Amino acid sequence: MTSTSRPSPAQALQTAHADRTAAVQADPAEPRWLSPAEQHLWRTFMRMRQQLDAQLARQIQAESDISIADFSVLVVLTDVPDGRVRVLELARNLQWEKSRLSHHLARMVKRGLIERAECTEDGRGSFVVITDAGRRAIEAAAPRHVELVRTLFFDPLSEEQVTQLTQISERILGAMEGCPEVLPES
Amino acid sequence: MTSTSRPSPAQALQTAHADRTAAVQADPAEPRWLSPAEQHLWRTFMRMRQQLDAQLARQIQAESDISIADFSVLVVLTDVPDGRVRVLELARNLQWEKSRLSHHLARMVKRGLIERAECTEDGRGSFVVITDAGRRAIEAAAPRHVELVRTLFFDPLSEEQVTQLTQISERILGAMEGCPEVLPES
DNA sequence: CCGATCTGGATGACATGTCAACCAAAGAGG
DNA sequence: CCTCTTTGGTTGACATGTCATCCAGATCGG
Repeated sequence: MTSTSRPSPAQALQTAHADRTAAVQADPAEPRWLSPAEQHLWRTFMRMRQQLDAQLARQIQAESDISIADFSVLVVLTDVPDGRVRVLELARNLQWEKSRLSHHLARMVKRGLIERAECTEDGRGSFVVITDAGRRAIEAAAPRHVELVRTLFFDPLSEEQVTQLTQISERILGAMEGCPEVLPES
Repeated sequence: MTSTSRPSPAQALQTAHADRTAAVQADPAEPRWLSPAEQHLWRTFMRMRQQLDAQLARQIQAESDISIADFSVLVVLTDVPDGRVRVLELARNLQWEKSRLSHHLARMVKRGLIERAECTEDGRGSFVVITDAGRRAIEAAAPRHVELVRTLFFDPLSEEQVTQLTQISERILGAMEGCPEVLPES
Protein backbone atom coordinates (compact mmCIF):
# COMPACT_ATOMS: atom_id res chain seq x y z
CA MET A 1 0.00 0.00 0.00
CA THR A 2 1.51 3.31 -0.98
CA SER A 3 1.64 6.37 1.20
CA THR A 4 -0.95 8.20 -0.88
CA SER A 5 -4.45 7.26 0.20
CA ARG A 6 -5.97 4.80 -2.15
CA PRO A 7 -9.18 5.75 -3.90
CA SER A 8 -12.22 3.55 -3.65
CA PRO A 9 -12.98 1.54 -6.76
CA ALA A 10 -15.89 3.83 -7.34
CA GLN A 11 -13.68 6.84 -7.34
CA ALA A 12 -11.24 5.12 -9.57
CA LEU A 13 -13.79 4.25 -12.17
CA GLN A 14 -17.02 6.00 -11.90
CA THR A 15 -17.53 9.04 -9.74
CA ALA A 16 -18.06 12.36 -11.38
CA HIS A 17 -17.14 14.30 -8.28
CA ALA A 18 -13.68 12.91 -7.78
CA ASP A 19 -11.20 15.70 -8.22
CA ARG A 20 -7.97 13.87 -7.71
CA THR A 21 -5.71 13.46 -10.67
CA ALA A 22 -3.97 10.33 -11.86
CA ALA A 23 -0.88 11.56 -10.10
CA VAL A 24 2.66 10.52 -10.71
CA GLN A 25 3.05 6.86 -9.90
CA ALA A 26 6.25 4.97 -9.81
CA ASP A 27 4.82 2.08 -7.87
CA PRO A 28 3.99 -0.63 -10.38
CA ALA A 29 1.81 -2.42 -7.84
CA GLU A 30 -0.54 0.51 -7.77
CA PRO A 31 -2.68 0.58 -10.90
CA ARG A 32 -2.87 3.76 -12.88
CA TRP A 33 -6.30 5.00 -11.83
CA LEU A 34 -8.36 7.10 -14.17
CA SER A 35 -8.22 10.84 -14.20
CA PRO A 36 -11.51 12.74 -13.81
CA ALA A 37 -11.65 13.42 -17.53
CA GLU A 38 -11.05 9.77 -18.25
CA GLN A 39 -13.66 8.70 -15.76
CA HIS A 40 -16.11 10.99 -17.41
CA LEU A 41 -15.40 9.59 -20.84
CA TRP A 42 -15.59 6.03 -19.63
CA ARG A 43 -18.94 6.57 -17.98
CA THR A 44 -20.36 8.44 -20.91
CA PHE A 45 -19.07 5.99 -23.45
CA MET A 46 -20.43 2.98 -21.61
CA ARG A 47 -23.77 4.62 -21.09
CA MET A 48 -23.95 5.60 -24.73
CA ARG A 49 -23.20 2.19 -26.11
CA GLN A 50 -25.54 0.55 -23.66
CA GLN A 51 -28.42 2.84 -24.56
CA LEU A 52 -27.69 2.43 -28.22
CA ASP A 53 -27.80 -1.34 -27.97
CA ALA A 54 -30.90 -1.31 -25.88
CA GLN A 55 -32.76 0.97 -28.26
CA LEU A 56 -31.80 -1.00 -31.33
CA ALA A 57 -32.66 -4.30 -29.73
CA ARG A 58 -35.97 -3.09 -28.40
CA GLN A 59 -37.00 -1.54 -31.66
CA ILE A 60 -36.27 -4.54 -33.83
CA GLN A 61 -37.85 -6.86 -31.32
CA ALA A 62 -40.98 -4.75 -31.07
CA GLU A 63 -41.50 -4.05 -34.74
CA SER A 64 -40.58 -7.34 -36.36
CA ASP A 65 -40.58 -11.06 -35.68
CA ILE A 66 -36.84 -11.34 -35.18
CA SER A 67 -34.32 -10.37 -32.55
CA ILE A 68 -31.24 -8.35 -33.23
CA ALA A 69 -29.18 -11.51 -32.93
CA ASP A 70 -31.31 -13.18 -35.59
CA PHE A 71 -30.89 -10.08 -37.65
CA SER A 72 -27.13 -10.16 -37.61
CA VAL A 73 -27.04 -13.81 -38.56
CA LEU A 74 -29.43 -13.19 -41.41
CA VAL A 75 -27.38 -10.24 -42.58
CA VAL A 76 -24.39 -12.48 -43.11
CA LEU A 77 -26.51 -15.00 -44.95
CA THR A 78 -28.07 -12.46 -47.28
CA ASP A 79 -24.64 -11.08 -47.99
CA VAL A 80 -23.46 -14.22 -49.72
CA PRO A 81 -24.73 -15.20 -53.20
CA ASP A 82 -26.48 -18.48 -52.39
CA GLY A 83 -27.49 -17.63 -48.84
CA ARG A 84 -25.37 -20.50 -47.62
CA VAL A 85 -22.47 -20.24 -45.19
CA ARG A 86 -20.34 -22.59 -43.15
CA VAL A 87 -21.00 -22.42 -39.44
CA LEU A 88 -17.41 -21.59 -38.62
CA GLU A 89 -17.35 -18.84 -41.18
CA LEU A 90 -20.42 -17.41 -39.51
CA ALA A 91 -18.76 -17.59 -36.12
CA ARG A 92 -15.71 -15.76 -37.35
CA ASN A 93 -17.78 -13.16 -39.10
CA LEU A 94 -19.97 -12.42 -36.11
CA GLN A 95 -17.21 -12.98 -33.58
CA TRP A 96 -19.46 -15.21 -31.58
CA GLU A 97 -18.36 -18.20 -29.57
CA LYS A 98 -19.16 -21.37 -31.40
CA SER A 99 -21.33 -22.57 -28.57
CA ARG A 100 -23.46 -19.47 -28.60
CA LEU A 101 -23.79 -19.69 -32.33
CA SER A 102 -24.73 -23.34 -32.22
CA HIS A 103 -27.48 -22.70 -29.71
CA HIS A 104 -28.73 -19.72 -31.58
CA LEU A 105 -28.80 -21.49 -34.92
CA ALA A 106 -30.83 -24.27 -33.36
CA ARG A 107 -33.39 -21.75 -32.21
CA MET A 108 -33.49 -20.11 -35.61
CA VAL A 109 -34.04 -23.44 -37.29
CA LYS A 110 -36.93 -24.07 -34.95
CA ARG A 111 -38.43 -20.74 -35.97
CA GLY A 112 -37.99 -21.52 -39.64
CA LEU A 113 -35.59 -18.68 -40.41
CA ILE A 114 -32.78 -20.94 -41.54
CA GLU A 115 -32.08 -24.55 -42.44
CA ARG A 116 -29.04 -26.73 -42.26
CA ALA A 117 -27.33 -28.43 -45.15
CA GLU A 118 -24.63 -31.01 -44.86
CA CYS A 119 -21.16 -30.26 -46.04
CA THR A 120 -19.82 -32.75 -48.53
CA GLU A 121 -16.21 -31.54 -48.53
CA ASP A 122 -15.90 -31.90 -44.78
CA GLY A 123 -17.90 -34.56 -43.01
CA ARG A 124 -18.05 -32.82 -39.66
CA GLY A 125 -18.90 -29.38 -40.96
CA SER A 126 -22.32 -28.10 -41.85
CA PHE A 127 -23.84 -25.28 -43.79
CA VAL A 128 -26.50 -22.83 -42.77
CA VAL A 129 -28.97 -21.75 -45.39
CA ILE A 130 -31.42 -18.92 -45.21
CA THR A 131 -35.04 -19.84 -45.90
CA ASP A 132 -37.63 -17.80 -47.72
CA ALA A 133 -39.20 -16.95 -44.41
CA GLY A 134 -35.82 -15.79 -43.20
CA ARG A 135 -35.37 -13.61 -46.22
CA ARG A 136 -38.78 -12.10 -45.80
CA ALA A 137 -38.15 -11.47 -42.14
CA ILE A 138 -34.92 -9.59 -42.62
CA GLU A 139 -36.23 -7.61 -45.52
CA ALA A 140 -39.13 -6.53 -43.39
CA ALA A 141 -36.92 -5.58 -40.48
CA ALA A 142 -34.02 -3.90 -42.24
CA PRO A 143 -35.45 -0.56 -43.33
CA ARG A 144 -36.62 0.52 -39.90
CA HIS A 145 -33.44 -0.76 -38.36
CA VAL A 146 -31.19 1.16 -40.69
CA GLU A 147 -33.31 4.18 -40.15
CA LEU A 148 -32.85 3.96 -36.42
CA VAL A 149 -29.12 3.45 -36.75
CA ARG A 150 -29.04 6.59 -38.77
CA THR A 151 -31.21 8.56 -36.41
CA LEU A 152 -29.45 7.57 -33.23
CA PHE A 153 -25.89 7.20 -34.42
CA PHE A 154 -25.08 9.07 -37.60
CA ASP A 155 -27.42 12.02 -37.61
CA PRO A 156 -26.06 13.52 -34.39
CA LEU A 157 -22.49 13.42 -35.72
CA SER A 158 -20.75 15.80 -38.06
CA GLU A 159 -18.78 14.41 -40.98
CA GLU A 160 -15.64 15.21 -39.12
CA GLN A 161 -16.80 13.25 -36.14
CA VAL A 162 -17.60 10.28 -38.32
CA THR A 163 -14.03 10.33 -39.50
CA GLN A 164 -12.71 10.73 -35.99
CA LEU A 165 -14.81 7.91 -34.63
CA THR A 166 -13.71 5.64 -37.42
CA GLN A 167 -10.09 6.22 -36.54
CA ILE A 168 -10.76 5.82 -32.85
CA SER A 169 -12.61 2.55 -33.30
CA GLU A 170 -9.90 1.19 -35.51
CA ARG A 171 -7.27 2.17 -33.00
CA ILE A 172 -8.94 0.44 -30.09
CA LEU A 173 -9.79 -2.59 -32.15
CA GLY A 174 -6.24 -2.83 -33.38
CA ALA A 175 -4.90 -2.61 -29.86
CA MET A 176 -7.12 -5.46 -28.77
CA GLU A 177 -6.11 -7.75 -31.56
CA GLY A 178 -2.50 -7.17 -30.74
CA CYS A 179 -3.05 -7.79 -27.05
CA PRO A 180 -4.61 -11.15 -26.24
CA GLU A 181 -4.76 -10.16 -22.57
CA VAL A 182 -7.46 -12.71 -22.11
CA LEU A 183 -7.76 -14.61 -25.30
CA PRO A 184 -11.22 -15.83 -26.31
CA GLU A 185 -9.98 -18.96 -28.14
CA SER A 186 -11.90 -17.67 -31.17
CA MET B 1 -40.65 -0.30 -54.55
CA THR B 2 -38.71 2.43 -56.30
CA SER B 3 -37.20 2.19 -59.74
CA THR B 4 -33.68 2.08 -58.37
CA SER B 5 -32.71 -1.46 -57.45
CA ARG B 6 -32.92 -2.00 -53.78
CA PRO B 7 -29.82 -3.16 -51.93
CA SER B 8 -29.94 -6.26 -49.80
CA PRO B 9 -30.02 -5.64 -46.08
CA ALA B 10 -26.49 -6.88 -45.92
CA GLN B 11 -25.32 -4.36 -48.41
CA ALA B 12 -27.20 -1.68 -46.61
CA LEU B 13 -25.63 -2.43 -43.27
CA GLN B 14 -22.64 -4.61 -43.38
CA THR B 15 -20.78 -5.38 -46.54
CA ALA B 16 -17.39 -3.92 -47.08
CA HIS B 17 -17.51 -4.41 -50.80
CA ALA B 18 -20.62 -2.40 -51.52
CA ASP B 19 -19.70 0.49 -53.70
CA ARG B 20 -22.97 2.23 -54.14
CA THR B 21 -23.44 5.55 -52.50
CA ALA B 22 -26.34 6.69 -50.40
CA ALA B 23 -27.68 8.43 -53.45
CA VAL B 24 -30.16 11.24 -53.60
CA GLN B 25 -33.43 10.04 -52.23
CA ALA B 26 -36.64 11.94 -52.33
CA ASP B 27 -38.79 8.91 -51.65
CA PRO B 28 -39.59 8.92 -47.96
CA ALA B 29 -40.67 5.28 -48.06
CA GLU B 30 -37.16 4.24 -48.99
CA PRO B 31 -34.91 4.35 -45.97
CA ARG B 32 -31.67 6.23 -46.23
CA TRP B 33 -29.23 3.35 -46.54
CA LEU B 34 -25.72 3.71 -45.29
CA SER B 35 -22.89 4.91 -47.46
CA PRO B 36 -19.79 2.71 -47.71
CA ALA B 37 -17.93 4.91 -45.25
CA GLU B 38 -20.83 4.74 -42.85
CA GLN B 39 -21.10 1.00 -43.21
CA HIS B 40 -17.45 0.72 -42.42
CA LEU B 41 -17.77 2.83 -39.32
CA TRP B 42 -20.81 0.97 -38.12
CA ARG B 43 -19.16 -2.41 -38.53
CA THR B 44 -15.95 -1.29 -36.92
CA PHE B 45 -17.66 0.45 -34.07
CA MET B 46 -19.87 -2.51 -33.27
CA ARG B 47 -17.00 -4.91 -33.45
CA MET B 48 -14.90 -2.70 -31.24
CA ARG B 49 -17.46 -2.33 -28.50
CA GLN B 50 -18.29 -5.98 -28.62
CA GLN B 51 -14.67 -7.03 -28.28
CA LEU B 52 -14.13 -4.49 -25.55
CA ASP B 53 -17.07 -5.81 -23.55
CA ALA B 54 -16.08 -9.38 -24.08
CA GLN B 55 -12.50 -8.82 -22.95
CA LEU B 56 -13.49 -6.89 -19.88
CA ALA B 57 -16.13 -9.41 -18.90
CA ARG B 58 -13.87 -12.37 -19.45
CA GLN B 59 -11.01 -10.88 -17.56
CA ILE B 60 -12.95 -9.93 -14.46
CA GLN B 61 -14.75 -13.25 -14.48
CA ALA B 62 -11.54 -15.20 -14.79
CA GLU B 63 -9.46 -13.31 -12.28
CA SER B 64 -11.93 -12.62 -9.51
CA ASP B 65 -15.02 -14.06 -7.89
CA ILE B 66 -17.43 -11.55 -9.38
CA SER B 67 -18.94 -10.83 -12.76
CA ILE B 68 -18.81 -7.48 -14.46
CA ALA B 69 -22.45 -6.96 -13.58
CA ASP B 70 -21.68 -7.56 -9.93
CA PHE B 71 -18.81 -5.18 -10.29
CA SER B 72 -20.90 -2.32 -11.56
CA VAL B 73 -23.45 -2.78 -8.81
CA LEU B 74 -20.70 -2.80 -6.20
CA VAL B 75 -19.13 0.29 -7.71
CA VAL B 76 -22.28 2.24 -7.06
CA LEU B 77 -22.46 0.95 -3.52
CA THR B 78 -18.87 1.81 -2.70
CA ASP B 79 -19.41 5.24 -4.14
CA VAL B 80 -21.87 6.24 -1.45
CA PRO B 81 -20.75 6.96 2.13
CA ASP B 82 -22.59 4.21 4.00
CA GLY B 83 -22.62 1.66 1.21
CA ARG B 84 -26.38 1.77 1.21
CA VAL B 85 -28.58 2.69 -1.75
CA ARG B 86 -32.23 2.50 -2.64
CA VAL B 87 -33.01 -0.07 -5.30
CA LEU B 88 -34.60 2.44 -7.60
CA GLU B 89 -31.64 4.75 -7.27
CA LEU B 90 -29.46 1.85 -8.29
CA ALA B 91 -31.65 1.14 -11.28
CA ARG B 92 -31.48 4.71 -12.45
CA ASN B 93 -27.76 4.88 -11.92
CA LEU B 94 -27.04 1.70 -13.83
CA GLN B 95 -29.81 2.22 -16.35
CA TRP B 96 -31.00 -1.29 -15.80
CA GLU B 97 -34.57 -2.44 -15.95
CA LYS B 98 -35.93 -2.93 -12.50
CA SER B 99 -36.68 -6.55 -13.20
CA ARG B 100 -33.16 -7.30 -14.23
CA LEU B 101 -31.85 -5.49 -11.21
CA SER B 102 -34.19 -7.34 -8.90
CA HIS B 103 -33.08 -10.71 -10.19
CA HIS B 104 -29.47 -9.75 -10.07
CA LEU B 105 -29.65 -8.40 -6.55
CA ALA B 106 -31.25 -11.64 -5.42
CA ARG B 107 -28.32 -13.55 -6.84
CA MET B 108 -25.84 -11.21 -5.22
CA VAL B 109 -27.53 -11.65 -1.87
CA LYS B 110 -27.26 -15.38 -2.27
CA ARG B 111 -23.54 -15.01 -2.90
CA GLY B 112 -23.15 -12.79 0.14
CA LEU B 113 -21.97 -9.71 -1.73
CA ILE B 114 -24.83 -7.53 -0.56
CA GLU B 115 -27.69 -7.51 1.92
CA ARG B 116 -31.06 -5.91 1.97
CA ALA B 117 -32.30 -3.43 4.53
CA GLU B 118 -35.84 -2.24 4.88
CA CYS B 119 -36.71 1.33 4.15
CA THR B 120 -38.51 3.08 6.98
CA GLU B 121 -39.50 6.20 5.06
CA ASP B 122 -41.23 4.19 2.36
CA GLY B 123 -42.79 0.88 3.27
CA ARG B 124 -42.56 -0.64 -0.19
CA GLY B 125 -38.98 0.42 -0.92
CA SER B 126 -35.86 -1.33 0.18
CA PHE B 127 -32.21 -0.60 0.55
CA VAL B 128 -29.25 -2.53 -0.70
CA VAL B 129 -26.18 -2.62 1.49
CA ILE B 130 -22.74 -3.83 0.58
CA THR B 131 -21.27 -6.48 2.86
CA ASP B 132 -17.68 -6.86 3.95
CA ALA B 133 -17.31 -9.70 1.52
CA GLY B 134 -18.66 -7.46 -1.20
CA ARG B 135 -16.21 -4.77 -0.34
CA ARG B 136 -13.35 -7.19 -0.33
CA ALA B 137 -14.44 -8.62 -3.66
CA ILE B 138 -14.56 -5.33 -5.47
CA GLU B 139 -11.34 -4.11 -3.97
CA ALA B 140 -9.68 -7.25 -5.21
CA ALA B 141 -11.14 -6.93 -8.67
CA ALA B 142 -10.80 -3.22 -9.29
CA PRO B 143 -7.08 -2.75 -9.90
CA ARG B 144 -6.79 -5.28 -12.68
CA HIS B 145 -10.02 -4.09 -14.19
CA VAL B 146 -8.95 -0.47 -14.29
CA GLU B 147 -5.68 -1.55 -15.71
CA LEU B 148 -7.35 -3.38 -18.52
CA VAL B 149 -9.66 -0.47 -19.26
CA ARG B 150 -6.59 1.66 -19.54
CA THR B 151 -4.72 -0.79 -21.71
CA LEU B 152 -7.52 -1.52 -24.11
CA PHE B 153 -9.32 1.78 -24.23
CA PHE B 154 -7.22 4.75 -23.18
CA ASP B 155 -3.69 3.81 -24.06
CA PRO B 156 -4.35 3.47 -27.79
CA LEU B 157 -5.92 6.94 -27.95
CA SER B 158 -4.24 10.30 -28.14
CA GLU B 159 -5.37 13.07 -25.82
CA GLU B 160 -7.07 14.66 -28.73
CA GLN B 161 -8.98 11.52 -29.47
CA VAL B 162 -10.10 11.29 -25.88
CA THR B 163 -11.59 14.73 -26.23
CA GLN B 164 -13.18 13.87 -29.53
CA LEU B 165 -14.68 10.66 -28.24
CA THR B 166 -16.07 12.43 -25.23
CA GLN B 167 -17.88 14.89 -27.45
CA ILE B 168 -19.08 12.16 -29.76
CA SER B 169 -20.45 10.05 -26.94
CA GLU B 170 -22.20 13.02 -25.42
CA ARG B 171 -23.72 13.88 -28.76
CA ILE B 172 -25.14 10.45 -29.38
CA LEU B 173 -26.31 10.09 -25.83
CA GLY B 174 -28.00 13.46 -25.99
CA ALA B 175 -29.75 12.53 -29.20
CA MET B 176 -31.12 9.38 -27.64
CA GLU B 177 -32.48 11.10 -24.60
CA GLY B 178 -34.26 13.58 -26.80
CA CYS B 179 -35.69 10.89 -29.03
CA PRO B 180 -37.75 8.26 -27.21
CA GLU B 181 -38.13 6.30 -30.45
CA VAL B 182 -38.76 3.22 -28.42
CA LEU B 183 -39.03 4.29 -24.85
CA PRO B 184 -37.69 1.89 -22.21
CA GLU B 185 -40.22 2.96 -19.55
CA SER B 186 -37.29 3.60 -17.19
C1' DC C 1 -62.15 8.55 5.25
C1' DC C 2 -62.45 5.76 0.70
C1' DG C 3 -61.85 4.03 -3.55
C1' DA C 4 -58.85 4.79 -7.89
C1' DT C 5 -54.45 5.09 -9.33
C1' DC C 6 -49.49 5.24 -9.12
C1' DT C 7 -45.00 3.45 -7.58
C1' DG C 8 -41.27 0.47 -5.88
C1' DG C 9 -40.28 -3.81 -6.24
C1' DA C 10 -40.65 -9.12 -6.67
C1' DT C 11 -41.78 -13.20 -9.42
C1' DG C 12 -42.37 -16.85 -12.96
C1' DA C 13 -41.91 -18.23 -17.52
C1' DC C 14 -39.11 -18.02 -20.91
C1' DA C 15 -35.12 -16.36 -24.29
C1' DT C 16 -30.44 -15.92 -24.44
C1' DG C 17 -25.37 -16.49 -23.32
C1' DT C 18 -21.30 -19.09 -21.11
C1' DC C 19 -18.48 -22.85 -19.74
C1' DA C 20 -16.92 -27.31 -19.91
C1' DA C 21 -17.32 -31.61 -21.68
C1' DC C 22 -18.11 -34.41 -25.45
C1' DC C 23 -18.02 -36.47 -30.22
C1' DA C 24 -16.95 -37.77 -34.78
C1' DA C 25 -14.37 -36.65 -38.95
C1' DA C 26 -9.78 -34.95 -40.67
C1' DG C 27 -4.87 -34.71 -40.58
C1' DA C 28 -0.59 -35.72 -39.04
C1' DG C 29 3.52 -39.15 -38.03
C1' DG C 30 5.41 -43.32 -38.05
C1' DC D 1 -2.74 -48.81 -41.84
C1' DC D 2 -2.96 -47.19 -37.05
C1' DT D 3 -2.67 -44.20 -33.21
C1' DC D 4 -2.50 -39.10 -31.79
C1' DT D 5 -3.85 -34.70 -32.14
C1' DT D 6 -6.72 -31.11 -34.25
C1' DT D 7 -10.81 -29.28 -35.79
C1' DG D 8 -15.88 -28.32 -36.52
C1' DG D 9 -19.59 -28.62 -34.14
C1' DT D 10 -23.11 -30.11 -30.47
C1' DT D 11 -24.82 -30.69 -25.86
C1' DG D 12 -26.25 -29.98 -20.95
C1' DA D 13 -26.01 -27.44 -16.92
C1' DC D 14 -26.22 -23.29 -15.44
C1' DA D 15 -25.97 -17.83 -15.26
C1' DT D 16 -28.10 -14.01 -16.97
C1' DG D 17 -31.67 -10.89 -19.20
C1' DT D 18 -36.62 -9.81 -20.75
C1' DC D 19 -41.49 -9.49 -20.58
C1' DA D 20 -45.74 -9.57 -18.41
C1' DT D 21 -47.91 -9.85 -14.25
C1' DC D 22 -48.67 -9.28 -9.58
C1' DC D 23 -48.55 -7.04 -5.05
C1' DA D 24 -48.44 -4.01 -1.15
C1' DG D 25 -47.74 0.55 0.33
C1' DA D 26 -48.18 5.56 -1.21
C1' DT D 27 -50.91 9.26 -3.20
C1' DC D 28 -54.69 11.59 -4.97
C1' DG D 29 -59.56 13.19 -5.60
C1' DG D 30 -63.32 13.70 -3.64
